[in-house]
Amino acid sequence: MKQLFDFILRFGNLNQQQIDFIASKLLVVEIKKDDYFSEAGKISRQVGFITEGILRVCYYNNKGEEVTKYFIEENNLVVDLESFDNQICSSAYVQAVTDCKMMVFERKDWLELLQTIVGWDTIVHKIIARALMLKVERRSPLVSEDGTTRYLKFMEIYPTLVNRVPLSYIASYLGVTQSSLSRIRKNIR
Amino acid sequence: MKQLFDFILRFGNLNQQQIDFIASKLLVVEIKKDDYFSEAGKISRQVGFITEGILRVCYYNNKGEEVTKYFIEENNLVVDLESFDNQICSSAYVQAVTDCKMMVFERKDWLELLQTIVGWDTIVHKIIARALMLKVERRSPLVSEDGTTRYLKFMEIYPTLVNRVPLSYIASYLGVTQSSLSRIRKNIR
DNA sequence: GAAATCATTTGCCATTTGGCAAAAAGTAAC
DNA sequence: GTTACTTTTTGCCAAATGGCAAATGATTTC
Repeated sequence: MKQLFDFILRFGNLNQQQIDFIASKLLVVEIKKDDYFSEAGKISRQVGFITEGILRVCYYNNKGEEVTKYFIEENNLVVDLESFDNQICSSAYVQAVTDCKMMVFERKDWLELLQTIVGWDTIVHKIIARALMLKVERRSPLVSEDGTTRYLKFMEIYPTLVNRVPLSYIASYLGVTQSSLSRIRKNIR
Repeated sequence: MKQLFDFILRFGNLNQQQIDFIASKLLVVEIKKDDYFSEAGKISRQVGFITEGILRVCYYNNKGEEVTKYFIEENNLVVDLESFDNQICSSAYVQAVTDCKMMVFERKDWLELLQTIVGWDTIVHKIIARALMLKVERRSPLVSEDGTTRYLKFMEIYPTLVNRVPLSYIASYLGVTQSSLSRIRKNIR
């Protein structure tokens, strides 16, 4: 709980009453490794916050290959924005890479918070804008680099993930084959 | 002018008085091909809207190569968010790929609008969130594709750009060399 | 702890892409 | 129209990556 509010309060201020009200809407959820937080083809109805564990967002490209779009670490919000905001089917899976502990808002509670708490929308917008910018900043440079450089950058960005995420997920995030990544790792050591 | 408000009003409603007030802050600016709208190392102080022409955002990677991060077309907002919001030096250049006509808000006017017009911040947040999501959606899939597929996707996303943007910019956007892109084009014809 | 299952590494070779330099095509300036 | 300059194409070869399958290593299950 503290983790979540430490996170939120970095983006704006709330008084104790507001914090309590937000807290009253929170659900504690555990997700087992490989289970889904949300799925392609379904409509997203929750906003989550990871207190422990790693999630990833992935989809299947037109060759049927699984592509990992990005990883989400502890102390970050998780929401399939496009689907949640517009109540349309999602095109991506959000999957637990490790066992996860999360705090979750149901959509109706989330909307109530937005209408009730003055300034909540501003905080949320800041959080979301920052998350989206980070995504762009992280993924974009990969395009212009070779496999080895991509992997080195991956380790800079996600230093705590390397040993907790299967090689296959990292490979699909970096856009190289599993065997290439395995060779890249060998060369680096 | 109409173009701009058509764009804005797709994200929320404004009354005539509000529209007039916004309009009163607008400056018309022309930028010549190859000139910069904003530059790395400087602090961004403007929000722009392209009524005619194409811009691109680019930077120099650690090998000194110029990388095009993305293109911005007519009828889109242009702002170096990180720099504009936090008044820190930018790390990217925003450059005119063709001669451009733009409408521009100075930072102080922009902030005044945010404080004065009820609901303006919500509209702005929606515009920005959408633009950021589009960036992620467009750039992210490139990572997992080969050069030819990247180019085909580029043409889908930016059908009107192919003939207005030099090969070298497209190549650096796609993360392939100029000669590779030239060969890719040959193979496709 | 043996068998089954899953993840990673490796070998072999084909394909793609890069690096470099020269040629060709296209543009602009006089 | 000739010259100078820029952009794009091409050839040649080297390096990086992919595809496939087998081998090895790690983990789980009974």
